[in-house]
Parts: sequence; C-alpha cells; structure tokens
Amino acid sequence: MKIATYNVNGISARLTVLLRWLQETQPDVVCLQELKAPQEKFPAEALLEAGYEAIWQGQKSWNGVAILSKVGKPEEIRRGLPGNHDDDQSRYLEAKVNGLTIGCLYLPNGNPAPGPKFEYKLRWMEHFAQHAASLLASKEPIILTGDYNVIPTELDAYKPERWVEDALFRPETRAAFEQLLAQGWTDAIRYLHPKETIYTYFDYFRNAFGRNAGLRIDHFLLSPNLKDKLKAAGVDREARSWEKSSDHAPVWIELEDA
DNA sequence: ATGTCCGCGCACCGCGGA
Repeated sequence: MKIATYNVNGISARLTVLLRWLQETQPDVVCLQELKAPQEKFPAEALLEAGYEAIWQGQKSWNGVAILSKVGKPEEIRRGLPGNHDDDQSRYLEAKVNGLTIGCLYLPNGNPAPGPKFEYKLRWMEHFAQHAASLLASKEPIILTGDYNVIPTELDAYKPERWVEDALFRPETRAAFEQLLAQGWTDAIRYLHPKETIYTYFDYFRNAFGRNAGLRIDHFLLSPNLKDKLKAAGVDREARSWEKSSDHAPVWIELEDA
C-alpha cells in the first residue's frame, strides 16, 4: 500500500498537475494540504473520475486539508484537533482507510517569529502532541502525515544557518517535534534514509529547485506497529519540476500489506 | 532585502500569506 502527502498550494490552480501526478504514480491514499479553497470548490468529481474518493475540510482563501483514497472511501474520524475548539483554521482531518488511522495535518507556518503567529504554532503543536499521545495509546496502526512546517535537523535544510531565526527551525519548534518523536513515533523518511539529503519543499524564488536549495518539512510519522512494515519511502521530485507545480513535492511511503 | 506564486476583492492590480 502506497500512501502519499502533497501540499498542493491551491487545489484549483494545481488540479492539472495533481491529476497528472495521481495518474503517473497511483498512490492508494493521498493527504493534501493547502487547498486554499472553500468547501464547495473542492474538485470532488474530477478526483472521482481519476479513481479517488475523498473527504475534505475546506476554508476560504487559506489552509484546507483532504484525504483521498482508491481503496475505499475514507471513513472520517474527526476534523480539527480535540480541545482546540476556538481554532477556526482547517488544518487537521483524520480518517480510517483500509484499517489504518490516517491523520492529515497542515501545521501552522508560525512566521514571523517571535510573535502571535509563532505562539499559535506552538499552541497548535501542543494540542497535536496531546492528540498524538492518545492515538498511540489506542495501539492502532496510525500514520500522521502532512506539512509539519518543521525542519527537524540541520541535515534537513540546504543552509541551516540561514534558518535559525525562522519559525520552521527555531529551538522551540525543533524541541516540540523531538518531543513528539519521543512518544514513540518513527520519522519514516529518516528511518529508511538516515544520512541522505532529502528535501520536500523548494521555494519559488531564485530557482531554488534548480539549485536543490530545499527543506525537508513534509513528514510521515508512523506508530510503532507500522515501523517494521515500512518497505520504501521517497520524494517525487519530478512533480516539482513540472510547469505550474506547487512549491512542495509529493512525499510517499510504501507499507507491506497487513 | 530580494525573489515568486496563490487567492481575494472597494477587482484587470495590489495585497497578505507563505
């Protein structure tokens, strides 16, 4: 079973690229982030024609997450994090797909830092960590994937010294991510590729993709019972090179069938 | 500081967000 995550940076502007990528790579399950579309503008029909049933949590202009599947419609478990009721941003969607619990997240960017946006990011990470802990306690097979907006280590940025003040790499952010991993989650990409330079995001400026000036900020966190089922993991860099591409590349893992 | 792309609206450019 192949599961992918893709920050599309606007699903309306990205539809052609998204459909091409689905057609060429055929993932079973896909988590999307940054739909930048209200609930009623989600292209459910075009995706259905491509073979994918979907659930989504839209929002006008910003954010927005979706879970697509061609192995049975995702059974929604929740939208939004528990205990985060005053959060009106569409950033978390969770569903059961093919026996797996899939959490699709778009963690706040947090810039400029310090400031209220950074505080919001750290609060969101606290709520997320609490929820992640309760999911682990269930002993179910769980995947938490999406755009974490976290550069975990120096290996994950092309010039880490340029990012030390940035909300994606500040000590508080990294510490929060480390604490999350310490609960028992496995960072799938790093587990299979411990020393490799792997980037999932390249900004649109200064030919960042052409210079391989990227960041690794889209992650797969696996519950302990899935760790030994992980067969492969990678980044579809090709899709980042296409005309009208997102600033993120799709990231994927392959799990041994349960 | 720069750069680029997306969606929005006091809309055909300028702005916030990333």
